[in-house]
Amino acid sequence: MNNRANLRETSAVGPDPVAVVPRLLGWYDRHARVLPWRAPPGTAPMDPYRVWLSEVMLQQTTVAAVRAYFERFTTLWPTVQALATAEETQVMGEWAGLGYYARARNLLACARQVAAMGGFPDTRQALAQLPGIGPYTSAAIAAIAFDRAETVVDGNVERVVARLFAVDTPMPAAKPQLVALAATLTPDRRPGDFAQAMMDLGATICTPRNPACALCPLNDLCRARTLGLAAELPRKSPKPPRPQRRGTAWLALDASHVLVERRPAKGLLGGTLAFPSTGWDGSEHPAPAAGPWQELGEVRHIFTHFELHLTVLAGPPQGVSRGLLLPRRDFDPATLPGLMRKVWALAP
DNA sequence: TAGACGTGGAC
DNA sequence: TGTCCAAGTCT
Repeated sequence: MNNRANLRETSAVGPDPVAVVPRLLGWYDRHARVLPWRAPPGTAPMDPYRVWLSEVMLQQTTVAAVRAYFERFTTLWPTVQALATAEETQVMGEWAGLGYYARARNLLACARQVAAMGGFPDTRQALAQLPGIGPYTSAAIAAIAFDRAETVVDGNVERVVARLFAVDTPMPAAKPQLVALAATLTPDRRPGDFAQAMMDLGATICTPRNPACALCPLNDLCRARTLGLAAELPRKSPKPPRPQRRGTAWLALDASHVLVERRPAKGLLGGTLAFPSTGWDGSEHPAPAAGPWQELGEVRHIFTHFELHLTVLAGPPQGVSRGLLLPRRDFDPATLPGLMRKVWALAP
């Protein structure tokens, strides 16, 4: 990745960082959203554990969805040392419903490494070696928790920069160019606040649809706005259609027990608790119990890359050939991923 | 490297 | 209902 070359590629004339940085920080001082994992603007950073935990939870996930999970995790495990001692099944259960479950397994693996190291490393490069921490999260933790002048680029920053510099290249091809342009803005002072200000601006003002340019502190510096292109950028290539898949799930239960299983650690819903089912790609699995089975209905669930229709069958938990027969008082549907909660909702 | 990987809210 | 998309990472 040659930032200089990427800079040369853009024909856009960008705004002067000398103008952008104080304007954006001034706006952030007045309008920063209050969040449980955020230190107020201009104050000492939040502890690295909370910064890390929130950044992992926020990967491809909305602030609204994360709040309750963040409160629950920090109550159960106030420090990275405490989290490091947790059981994986408990962490998976507490993560249930948040999605992208590889994050939960990486979270625990990362906590254990960090605890063994005696604490979080304080550079982007060292942070990026840890499980579940990639280019975005390593830069975010380094900037926000350790006051390092790293360039933090998430989807918000990509959008803000694409508009500020009127980058016309479609995503995702424009990414290297946007990173290089973002780097021209990163300040040496208050880099953490600057990163959060860019993201807040993207989340609240410079939104994907109907950007509120009239309220934007950078509106007179924004090349896309000058060109009347703000809402058009960044350009995106069209997405392929979502295929349909189907399968069957079995709800084997009576008044006292329910049959569940732990899904394989890797792959879709990896490591989560589930009801036994067929594969969802056409592969057949035998019923997990003797039956007889009665059809309860169908569950429809949209994943990122396919749409699933699951036929749900109910029957007695007798002649069980696979899974784990759980006493109903030990079964908490809140520890199920979203799809399986829908299946459970059909239970008699 | 492009595809796999969840979920729920907004429009 | 359909489509987009939200503080990405891993392989």
